[in-house]
Amino acid sequence: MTVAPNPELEAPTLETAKAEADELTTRILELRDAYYERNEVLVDDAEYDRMLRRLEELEHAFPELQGQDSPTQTVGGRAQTTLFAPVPHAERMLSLDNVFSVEEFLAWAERAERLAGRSIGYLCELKIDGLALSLRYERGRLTSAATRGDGVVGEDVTANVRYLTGIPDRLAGTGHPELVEVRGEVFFPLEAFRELNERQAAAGERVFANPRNAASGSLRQKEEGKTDAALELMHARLSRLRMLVHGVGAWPSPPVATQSELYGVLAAWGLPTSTHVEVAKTATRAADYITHYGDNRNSVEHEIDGVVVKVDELALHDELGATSRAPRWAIAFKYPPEQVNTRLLDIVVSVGRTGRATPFAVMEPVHVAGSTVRQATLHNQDVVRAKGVLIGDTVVLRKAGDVIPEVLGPVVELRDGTEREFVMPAACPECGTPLAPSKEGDVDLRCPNAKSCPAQVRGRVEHIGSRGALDIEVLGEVSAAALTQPEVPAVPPLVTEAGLFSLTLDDLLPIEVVVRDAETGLPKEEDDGTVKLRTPFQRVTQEYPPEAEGLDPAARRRAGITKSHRVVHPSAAALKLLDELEKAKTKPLWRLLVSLNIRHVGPVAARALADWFGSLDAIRAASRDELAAVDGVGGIIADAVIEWFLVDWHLDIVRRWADAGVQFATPGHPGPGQAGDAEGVLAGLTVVATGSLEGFTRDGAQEAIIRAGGKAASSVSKKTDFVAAGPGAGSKLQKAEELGVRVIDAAQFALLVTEGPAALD
DNA sequence: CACCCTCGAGTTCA
DNA sequence: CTCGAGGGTG
Repeated sequence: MTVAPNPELEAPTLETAKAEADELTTRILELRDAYYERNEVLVDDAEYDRMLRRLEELEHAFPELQGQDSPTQTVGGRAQTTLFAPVPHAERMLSLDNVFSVEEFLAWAERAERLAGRSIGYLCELKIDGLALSLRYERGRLTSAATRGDGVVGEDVTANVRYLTGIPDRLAGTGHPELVEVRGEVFFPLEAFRELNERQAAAGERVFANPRNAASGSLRQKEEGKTDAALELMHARLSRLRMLVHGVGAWPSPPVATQSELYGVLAAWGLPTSTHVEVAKTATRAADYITHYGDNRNSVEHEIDGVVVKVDELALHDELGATSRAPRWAIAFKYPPEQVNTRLLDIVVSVGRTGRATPFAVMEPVHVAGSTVRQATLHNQDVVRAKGVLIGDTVVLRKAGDVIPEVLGPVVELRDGTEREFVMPAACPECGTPLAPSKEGDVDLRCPNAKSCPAQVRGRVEHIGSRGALDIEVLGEVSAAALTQPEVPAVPPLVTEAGLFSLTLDDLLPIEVVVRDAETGLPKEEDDGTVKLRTPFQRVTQEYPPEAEGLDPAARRRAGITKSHRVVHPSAAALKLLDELEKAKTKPLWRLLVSLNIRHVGPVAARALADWFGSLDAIRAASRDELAAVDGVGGIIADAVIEWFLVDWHLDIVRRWADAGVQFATPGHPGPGQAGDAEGVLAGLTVVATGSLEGFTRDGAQEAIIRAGGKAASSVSKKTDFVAAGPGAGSKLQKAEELGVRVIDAAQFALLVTEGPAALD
């Protein structure tokens, strides 16, 4: 990665400024060319804007650098003349200046208010990540539709635009102007985009990197030379596109005083306007709008890359005027990009607790949507092939649902020939056992060495400690690794999970683990070149012998006690772990079942089995049919349970845990199938909890639902009776609103689980 | 047998 | 959170 010279530290001379400006100009024009001619995004928006701004800065400092054809003086790219006919816009389509922080936005507003000489009302709307389009209506009839092009001349896409849903051929109402250009944004709704890509992938066609590319690609399709079937497909695709309008051109004096009223006129004409538009009385309120949608970016049906804030009063638009490139009465606030480019350094294979070998991407650390990402899963070798990424590629990275990093694909243009293909290893990277599919024809490869593959043992031990299983504090990734793969002693305290509940302080104290660098994952070294080690379960202090207790330094010297000596104590973590293990021995049966790592048996299936049978012995004694008769358990899970009990070392786990005092039975359970049906205020009701509910932890909310006799589901469907949503609720809340499921807040939820649904009204 | 609803598994970072 | 796949229902 190259670091740009910091302008604050180094004042450029005319000469260095010219060199830098030339380089920036070349690069920006290249990028524009790629974007507008080939519909490709080589760098993310923020990077592009940074380059453009730096060029502006330089031109500001050295006006002599600013030529006629500087990218700062032109908008967008050249109109594409090869494919679509050029259409001149009656009024120029300007782009907007950008700000990247609330501070910058407020500074912009302050300047506008100073120029206006009074306070201003602002119209706030979402900046759709789509394609700018201008619709030309003459006496109410749609005569042409054009892309932005270079702002002066666009491309004629009228024929395609007629297939879009929601764009009237003839405006509603009367009294339309002789000529008006309606400006807006065309986009692929996220849902439709996902479906489109699924179909493209299924048909072996290339998938689109993002909805904007899909929108642009769809609008630029040509009818010529297509078969009837292909034509139908093209029209179907166009009909999935949507447009939202947000302005007019070539209409000198609209009969309204504000931008918001103008939107009312457009809506009355039957044009689609956004439902997310708000008028803010002050700049601070506008800033609230910006932060609100920054936190809820994915609550909208289309991708948004920011917010556009416009001065609401139209009279002020003329007063504030425009630069050659952008109006002064509007500003675009850009959110940090959700998609960035970074380098794919390597593809490494990890082995999980079930033995599945999963390739993941190791990348140059990069900031995306609020955090630094260096890894992302690639699922399996088919996915690696489907994405077409090579080691060494520059790849497009995004956060799916704003959380999970996902590699979208390579930037093929930036390859230099040194990239190499990923080859799935034939053997387990941790234990060397040859990998094989568990079933004939399975894509996933597994390490068959379940009993002693270090990765699998570590994974299983970690799983036992996880919240969905025995919920043992301290026993997480780090401790699990320390117990199963320490540097010292040579024979680890845990060879399998069978010994977990027989661990003693003497087992824990000697453990030494390798200290690894957080960034590289490589072992750290001491100054003398040896590997740096740490003792997680012991704490060493320097102490004087007991007889020196209470003596001051001079007295100690007189008594001849000069040296302190090392005393080894158990660390807090060691004591906590043993205490937690002790408590875990009597946790509910379903938690123990989950801890056994039986395939397909997670918290829900385990609860069903535990409630029905009441003890592990009863489950073990049950036949396949008896198991499958339990609600929520079918043939496959029944088989998995039966097969699990046929393996010697599995039985060894049960035996040794029981010997150590683990209770594999629900006290007072009357026997298989004898427990009565769940009763309680929520009997027969399904409730989903999402977001952070005040007064409940995530698991606590689930627990409360079950304790009240209700069903705690993990996703929202028609069968859901209530969705309890707190701050931070995402797609589930949206789904609930779509399906018309009743949504309640934390306070109502607390009432619901104690008093029942009747208490809500 | 074809759906829809769920669950389980893998996964990232502060 | 998303994916694939099991379970159950019409």
